[in-house]
Amino acid sequence: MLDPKRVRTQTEEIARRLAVKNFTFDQATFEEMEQRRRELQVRTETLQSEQNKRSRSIGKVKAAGEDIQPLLAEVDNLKQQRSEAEEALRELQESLNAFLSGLPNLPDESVPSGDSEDDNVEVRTWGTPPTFDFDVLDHVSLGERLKGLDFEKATRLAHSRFAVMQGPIARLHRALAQFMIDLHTGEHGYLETYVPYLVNADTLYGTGQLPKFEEDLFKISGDQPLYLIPTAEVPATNLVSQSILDADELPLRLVCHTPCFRSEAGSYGRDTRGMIRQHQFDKVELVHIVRPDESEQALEELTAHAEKVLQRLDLPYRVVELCGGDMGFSAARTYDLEVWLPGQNKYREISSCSNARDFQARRMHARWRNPGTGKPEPLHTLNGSGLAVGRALVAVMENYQQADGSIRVPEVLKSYMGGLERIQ
RNA sequence: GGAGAGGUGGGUGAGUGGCUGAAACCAGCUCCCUGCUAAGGAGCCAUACGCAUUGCGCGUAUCGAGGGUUCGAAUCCCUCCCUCUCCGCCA
Repeated sequence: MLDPKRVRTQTEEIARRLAVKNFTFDQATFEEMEQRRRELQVRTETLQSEQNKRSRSIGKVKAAGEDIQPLLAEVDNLKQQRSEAEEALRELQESLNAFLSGLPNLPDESVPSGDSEDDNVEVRTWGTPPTFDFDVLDHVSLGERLKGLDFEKATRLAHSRFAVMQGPIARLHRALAQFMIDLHTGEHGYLETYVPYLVNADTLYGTGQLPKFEEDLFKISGDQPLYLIPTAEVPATNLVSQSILDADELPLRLVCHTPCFRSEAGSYGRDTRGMIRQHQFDKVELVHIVRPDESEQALEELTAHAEKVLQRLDLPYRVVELCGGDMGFSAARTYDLEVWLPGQNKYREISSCSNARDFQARRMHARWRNPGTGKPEPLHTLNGSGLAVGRALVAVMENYQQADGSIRVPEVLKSYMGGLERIQ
């Protein structure tokens, strides 16, 4: 949620910045609602005040033995007006709130404009895409030949866009997650965190998935209205919701390994082959909760931590800064990490690192007590994949493939694979 | 799932209809006293929103959540949520 005060006072500016995200801000509607809200609120509070005043005096008048009938009549009249005003105010505040919570976060001034991923800006590259003196296979062919990946069985068990993994491939998948967690806790100072995989609507509202993107989520049936998490960002970031943190508790750095569930509505026909786009996938997620003046720096650090995973795995990648049109709802700034996939002969997203600034904190009421002002103020939140485990598996399989269809185990994963050198 | 007890400010904890947005204590902050330390004294110390703004401010809402009774609710009634204890069941 944007700061309502700011939306009110800098309306032009807000509209201009949101346009970078290809979002049209309906200024006329907003200003009209805002003006009515003001009138109704003043009227409601005045009536409340009058009624309170009279009610308080009734006790005294009664104690003095005087007639309270005239006061009762006045209060009765006020009550009528008050409840009408209250009702109108409540309705308006609801629509105003819906309007405001539907506004995406402001992109940073530095965010490049553009409509799609084609307009993202390459920031840097690392490593060199490998060359092969044989015809490369993609992870599907490699996995099926090694009897480690089975998409047909998964479809029979569940639906399309699911996978079954077995044997050393399944272990490699697990090894990747373990390696990532160990790296982030051991070298980058993250706190390992385990969270619920089902969350309620408030939690999803807090990080910005609701109310606008419900169709992307899996909602469970049953007594409790719960949703499968689309990313650990949701529960992990919401750990600080509804709270006021002391300055010395910051920054918080959390690492969280969970499955993620996405309906992938609207992506029919995209990446239908293989593990790139699944309804269920594992991800190691990094979350930072920081003081506002440290969030720019935190985004650089978080991105570097995600990059370190690819570097240790010796996987070539590039970093791109997302353009306005490709950014998420809650982000002010986003770096994507794209890993080289020989099977597709291109870079594909494997991590997305975003600074949400105070946008999520406002929605979830996460604050810190600023020693400078003594006041509770919204925190800044950041999140990034460190990394998507399924896609990391794809990248390792394709980049480490050998002419005979076997897969070399990356050096850093050998200890997690019981010393195995090669999957064949 | 069954029985019982509870949910009040950063913490502990008073408060069964108006003088309570909330006693007291602890923690924290400011000042005074003091050679240092320790002790002592005075004051401040919830959040959100609105109005006003030169300045002091004023108002509304909030005592788990929602609804109800009443001129008036932390306090009475209803529903729900959560926590604790015991029993049952269970990975």
